[in-house]
This record gives sequence, structure tokens and C-alpha cells, in this order.
Amino acid sequence: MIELFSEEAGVSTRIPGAAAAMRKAPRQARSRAMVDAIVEAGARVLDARGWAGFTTNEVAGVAGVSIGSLYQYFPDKTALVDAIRRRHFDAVLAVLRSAIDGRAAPEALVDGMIAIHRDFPALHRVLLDLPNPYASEAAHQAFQDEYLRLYGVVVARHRGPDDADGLAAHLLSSAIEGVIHNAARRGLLAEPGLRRELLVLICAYLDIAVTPAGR
Amino acid sequence: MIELFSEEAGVSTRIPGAAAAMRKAPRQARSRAMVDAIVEAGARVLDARGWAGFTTNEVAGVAGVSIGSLYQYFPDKTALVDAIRRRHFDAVLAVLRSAIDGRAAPEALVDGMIAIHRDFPALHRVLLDLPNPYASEAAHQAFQDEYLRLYGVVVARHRGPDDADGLAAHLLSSAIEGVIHNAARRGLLAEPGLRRELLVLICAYLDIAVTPAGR
Amino acid sequence: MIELFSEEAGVSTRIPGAAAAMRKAPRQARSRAMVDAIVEAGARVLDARGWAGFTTNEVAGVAGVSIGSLYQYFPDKTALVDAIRRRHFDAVLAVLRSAIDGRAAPEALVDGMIAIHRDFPALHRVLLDLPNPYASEAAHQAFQDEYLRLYGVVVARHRGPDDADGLAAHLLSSAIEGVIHNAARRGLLAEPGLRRELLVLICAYLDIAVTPAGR
Amino acid sequence: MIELFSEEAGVSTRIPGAAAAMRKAPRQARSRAMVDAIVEAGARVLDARGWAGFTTNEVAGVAGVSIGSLYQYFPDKTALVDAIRRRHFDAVLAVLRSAIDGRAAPEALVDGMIAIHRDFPALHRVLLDLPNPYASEAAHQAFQDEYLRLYGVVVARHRGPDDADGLAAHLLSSAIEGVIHNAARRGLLAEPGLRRELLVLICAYLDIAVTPAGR
DNA sequence: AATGAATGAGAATTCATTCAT
DNA sequence: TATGAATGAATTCTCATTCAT
Repeated sequence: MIELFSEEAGVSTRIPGAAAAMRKAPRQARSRAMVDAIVEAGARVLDARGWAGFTTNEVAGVAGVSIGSLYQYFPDKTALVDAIRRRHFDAVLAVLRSAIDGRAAPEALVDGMIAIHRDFPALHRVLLDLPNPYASEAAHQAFQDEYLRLYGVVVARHRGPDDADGLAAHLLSSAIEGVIHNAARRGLLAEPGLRRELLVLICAYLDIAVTPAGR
Repeated sequence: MIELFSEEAGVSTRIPGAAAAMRKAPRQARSRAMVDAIVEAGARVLDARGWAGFTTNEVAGVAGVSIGSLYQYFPDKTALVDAIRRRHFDAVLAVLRSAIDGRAAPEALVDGMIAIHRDFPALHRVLLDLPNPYASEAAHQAFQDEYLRLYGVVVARHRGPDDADGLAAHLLSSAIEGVIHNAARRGLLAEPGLRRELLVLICAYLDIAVTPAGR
Repeated sequence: MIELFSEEAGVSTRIPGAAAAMRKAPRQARSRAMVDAIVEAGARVLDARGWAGFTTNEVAGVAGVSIGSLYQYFPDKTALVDAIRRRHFDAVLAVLRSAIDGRAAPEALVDGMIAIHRDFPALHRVLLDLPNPYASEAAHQAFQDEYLRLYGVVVARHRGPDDADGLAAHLLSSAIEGVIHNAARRGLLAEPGLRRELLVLICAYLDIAVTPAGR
Repeated sequence: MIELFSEEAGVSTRIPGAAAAMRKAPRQARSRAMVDAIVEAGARVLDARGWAGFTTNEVAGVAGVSIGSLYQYFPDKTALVDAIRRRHFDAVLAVLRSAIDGRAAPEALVDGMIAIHRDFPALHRVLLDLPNPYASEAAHQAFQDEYLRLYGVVVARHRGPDDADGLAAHLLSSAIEGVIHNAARRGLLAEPGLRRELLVLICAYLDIAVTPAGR
């Protein structure tokens, strides 16, 4: 499971204001386990039932804790959603970083994204459609910025540094998101053909910009 | 605005069972205007406030009609959502058809999609992630099938008929969806660069398959 | 059908205040037919669907008139209920009177009651359980008084005039009501055995008082 | 008050499927008291205001609990009605059983029925005429069967076993119901004369069948 | 700290009644 | 006069949140 409060997480991973949303920092191991269980249950419920089925009582039930305990650690539903989102988005950023660190970026990127979405196929989509009260803009913006910055690195490594406005990064990330999310919704994530075609798409797009004359 | 009950709509556009969801078919001009106003208001609310802010009273208020009138035409909330979705999806299919009819498919496709999503930037995303009971499965499946079939025509025209399993169509549609929806969410739909890059992506993907040896 | 506004109805039949509830006296034949149709439909709906299904729109629909026309003749739901009740209770009183006029009272009484309840088996019960806003006490009391008075005549003819407090009349009427209504509810009204046993009950009760020593 | 969840209740008293209607079984003393208060309040409201005045908010208010608490224990309005009915019908069956156990059946029967209906004079009538969806058919049928069976025992003990089709039991029960309910509605339950006359009726009917030639 | 019963504002839906056509 | 679309108060039910135990 992705650690929510890992000290070794990169600095840029920490979303500002994140910890502040927690009613109390869980110092004890038991508390930490409880928080993890709640976030895990929340992700599961959000993924399986969507926003409509995502009630605090349901999450508490799935987590196996009382509703009172849930509110011991999360001041309100918003804070819980924030934690779930943070966990998921951290995982996405981790995939991006590891893809950048490796040499064969596209393959690592695709495989990592597929892996993330296999556990909670619908979660990411749902998180992107935050109902109004749950959209803590600052945190979300921070994620978006880092997300696009990392994609920009990917683009730059293949296309060169001519994507000053970040449009190519935006396009590439959006297209990949779209493919992954739709495949997840239709249960095609495990399909080898999907992985192949997505790689084709990515390479085509990145190459074409590098050697536009070559076409 | 897309007419919901236009007589001149192509037959194949009508999703079977669609009209059945209406409590009563609006015959008078006034009734028709009221239904249109409600659907329009519903789309606006769903777009602006998301699923959580989409309450029947809010929609009625925005439409400027009483809540009773809303329920005169829509037996319940799901029927209203269905109508909104039908309207949007019909528009999407119309764009696809018109792009196929023309010779320069990609440009028409991209421009049409951008045009559709400019009015209600977030609507389509929300519509894709409806809570379970709100999806009248048959109608939705009918849309999906037609949607992929039309994309398949686009793919076949450029790549040739070697996409038997429809994977390329799936991939292309998903990627375009992802790009359009993300751009809509970030307010980049009017950006000329976005249009250009999306065309690059599409052409790259379609060409590459046509002449895979050429790479 | 029982005429609602028959001029030849006995004076004691007219419930005071009844006509006042009508918004306008239907002078034209068409109006009168419309009122009859509405009352008939109301009885049918009340009988078949009970209080919960008895809505003004439903009654208008069954009567084949517009809701506006219904309100043309009945100022509100209460007035409609009153008319239905009046019609049914008038029929009940008519049966009682005719049974008294004949010589073989019990048979005529039982047969008449069974006949009345065969058309609308549940109506009488429903009318006895008037929801609060529909209980126009004065009219109801007038019916009750006449009803018990007539039963008192039946009792007196067999038992003699020693039922000064009307208790025997009350008992006899209540018992018959109970039997008829329960049989109606269970679909046993046509059962010959039921008629026979009810006669046995009535005769036993009336005879026993006349000649208590004879047993 | 009749205990709703008493452990010592006879097994045959429990209508199968009855407890299943409860959202959660009240384990704590406080919960049990709350459920009792709600059912009690429901009976009071149904009795006093009839079906039309029986709103869940009204019941909650009379019970002195919040509407949320009501729904914590009763999944919907029908479940509450079922509980009220069960309570009343259990009391009726208990009276019948105790009357059968004693030797002087008619007196015990009449006194028991009068006692039951004195608290909520109009309740039983209303319960018999519930709108369609509110009758959990199986449970209601089970009550009816047992009810008629016990009346059949009473009949058999006095008239002999010649009521194979149960018509006499049906008639006797219906007549008694009618008398009791009408008396309750008119506030005559406490009247000694009523008790006397009802006994006369019952004895007359039962005796007459035993010695039909004696008349 | 943990529990889960209790709360009540808010959302969906109905239906008696009005009134413009 | 007849129509039926429009209205909105009233009703059922949910779920985020609190607090007594």
C-alpha cells in the first residue's frame, strides 16, 4: 500500500496544506493503521460506488471502524476525500518520476499507469470530477502543476525543449489519461493490445514532433 | 441549441427507448419550450456545479419553472439526466457523422468536438461517470456501440480495415475524449495550439498504422 | 345508478348542508351528466385504490373529464368526497326503508346490503374511515341518526319497543356492517352460505330478545 | 403495554418475517425504549388522525424523537405501520387464546376485545383498510389464518365441529369486529349495555346452531 | 479513545388547486 | 365553459455530523 505519511517522500510530493486538514497527526502505530484503513476503504468505496455511494458511514463500515473514529481523524468528509486524492495522486507522480529516471520512458509510463488503475479502475476518473465542496483548489493545483511539469520532462527528452507553453505535455497527459480511464471503465486494462496501441500512440506523437519533416 | 424533439433528426440518431422516459410528450409549443428550458438548465447546472450540485429544485430554479413542472415532464431525476445525456451524445454522434461525410475527417472531427464542449466544458465528463442507477444501460450501450462504430469508420478510412477488434477505434476515441475533456476543464478549448496539437496526435496515430514499416 | 339530485328523494334523505357544498347546481343535462360521471368515477377510485389512490387528477381521468371541470363543480376534494358518501349512504338508507316497507324484513335487508356492496365492495368501509379533513361532522351525524332510527324500527318490529336507548339497533347494524364488509373484502359476498348464516345471526339476535325465556 | 420484543412471547405468536422489517434489532435498553415509543406514538397518531394524518414527521414528533431516529429503526413508513399492526394483532390473538383457555369463552372474549380497543378506539379499523402497498401480504395472511382458526375453535366448542368451511367462524368474527369497532368509534365501549348485548348476540348465534331444531 | 445512537437540514417527489388559453 | 399546464406546500427519506456512554 502507498504510505500516506512516509517521511522519505520527496519534498515536491507534499501538497501544501495537506497535513493541516488532519484533525490530529496519528503518532501511534494503531492510529496510523486506522487512518490507513479508512483511506483505503474510502478509495475502495469511491471506486466501486462512485460519489453517490460514498457516504461516511459506508466508508467507516468498510474500514471496520466506527463512524466516530472516522471523525476522530478526519474533521469532515472533505478531509477524507483530500487524503484519498493525495494518496492516489502521489502514486501517479511516483510512476511519472520512475519513468523519467529509467531510460525507456514510454514503456515504464504505460505499465505504471496501468498498474495503478488496476486496483481502483474508476477512482482516478471519479477524483477528477470533484463535486464542488470537495475541490480544495490549492492542493489540486499543486498536483496538476507537478504532474504537467513531469510530463514536460518526458516530452522534452524526446521532442526537445520546444514545448515552452507546455501544450504538448498537456496533450500527451490528457490523451494517456483518456485512454487509461476508458480502458479501465470497460475492463480492458489487462488487454495486451491496449498496451501496445497506447505505446504506438505515444511514440507516434513524440517522434512526429522530433522529426516533423520526416513525414 | 440541439433540438431535442426535432422531426428532422435522422432516424438512426434516435436511441431506442429514449422518448419512453418522458412522462408525457410535449405537444404544445409552450410545453416544448419548457422541456427545452429544463434540459438546458439541467445541462448548465450539471456542468457548473457537478453531480453534487445537481438537485431538481436547483434545476427548476435555473430553468425558471416550478419543481412541479419539472416532474410533469420527467418522472424522476434519472429521466432528466437521461435527456441531458441524450442531447449531448446525439451532438457527439452528429459531429462524428458529419466528419465522416466530409473528406478531411480529422479537422472536422476536432473542430466539431471543440465546438460541442465549449458550451458546457465539464458536462461530458460528468455524464460519463454517472452513479450507477442513473445509466439506462440499454440506451447508453447503444450510444457506445454507435460511437465506436463511427470511430471505426474513421480509422478504417486512414489505416485500412485491419482494426478488426476495434482497439484502434477505442484508443483514438479515448485519447481524443481525454484531450478534449481535460482542455475543457482547464479552459484551453479556444487555444489554437490545442487544436493543432490534437490534429498532430490524431494524424500521427492514424498514419503510423497505415505505414508501420515506414518508421 | 342512484340519482344524486333526484327531486323525489324523501325529505329525510337530504342531508342538511349538502347542496351548499356544490359550487353550482347543475341545471343543464350535460352538467348533471358530468357531475354524475365524476361521482361515479370517484366511487370507483375510492373503492379500488383506497384513500391513498384517491387523487383528484385520477378521478378526473377515470371520469373522462379535465381536472378543471371537476373543480368547476366541486370546490375542493372534500365536496367530492361528500357527494360520494351521500350517494352511497342514500343507497343504504333506501335499502333499509324498503326492507321496513316489506314484510320479510331480514331477507330484504340482507339481500339489499349485499347488492349494494357488490358494485363497490370496499367503498363503505373506506367511507367510514374518513380522514380528518373529509369528515363533515354534521352531514355524517345526520346519516348516522337516520340509519340508527331505521334499524330501530326493524328491531322494534321483532323485539318490541323495549330498545329505548337504541343499543340493540346499534348492535344489529354494527354486526351486519361488520359481516358485510369483511365478506366484501374477502370476496365472499356472492357466497350463498354467507347470506344464510347472516340471516341466522340476525334472526337469532332478534328472536332471542323477544322470547328470552323460550330458550 | 404489549411488549414488542418480549422474549417470553409464545412462539406461535411470532408472525414469520415480521422482525425482518426492522432495519436493526434494538439491543440496548435505550434503543428498545425508543422503538416502543415510536410504535406507541404511531398507534396514537393513526388512531387519532387516521391514515391521512399519519406522517412520519408527526409520529416522530409525538414520540419525542427525531425523524432520523425513526428511520434508524424502520426502513420506511410501511415498516412502521407493520409494527403497529403486528402489535395490535398480537394483542387480538392473545385475547382469543386466553378466551379459549378459559371455560367461559364469550365473556372473556368480549371483555378482552373491549379492553384492547379502549386505548386506541379507531386503530383497528384503520389497520384493516391500509392502502395496498402497506400490507406485507404474507404476515397479514398469517394473522388472518390464525385469527379465523382460533374463532373456529370457539365455534366448535359450542356448536360442534360442523363448520367445516369456516363460515360460522368468519361470520362470528366479522360481527364481533363490526360491533366493537363501531362502538369504539362512537365511544360506547365502556357502556355496560353494549357488553351485555354483544354477549347476547354471540350466545344466540352459537346456541342456535348447536340446537337448530330447538327453535 | 472508541462507539454508534441520535440529530435535523436538505433532497426527491406528489398532488390539491389555480388560471391562462 | 372546458382544458390541462403550471404551481408549490407538504411529505418521505438520507446522510454528514455530534455527543453521551
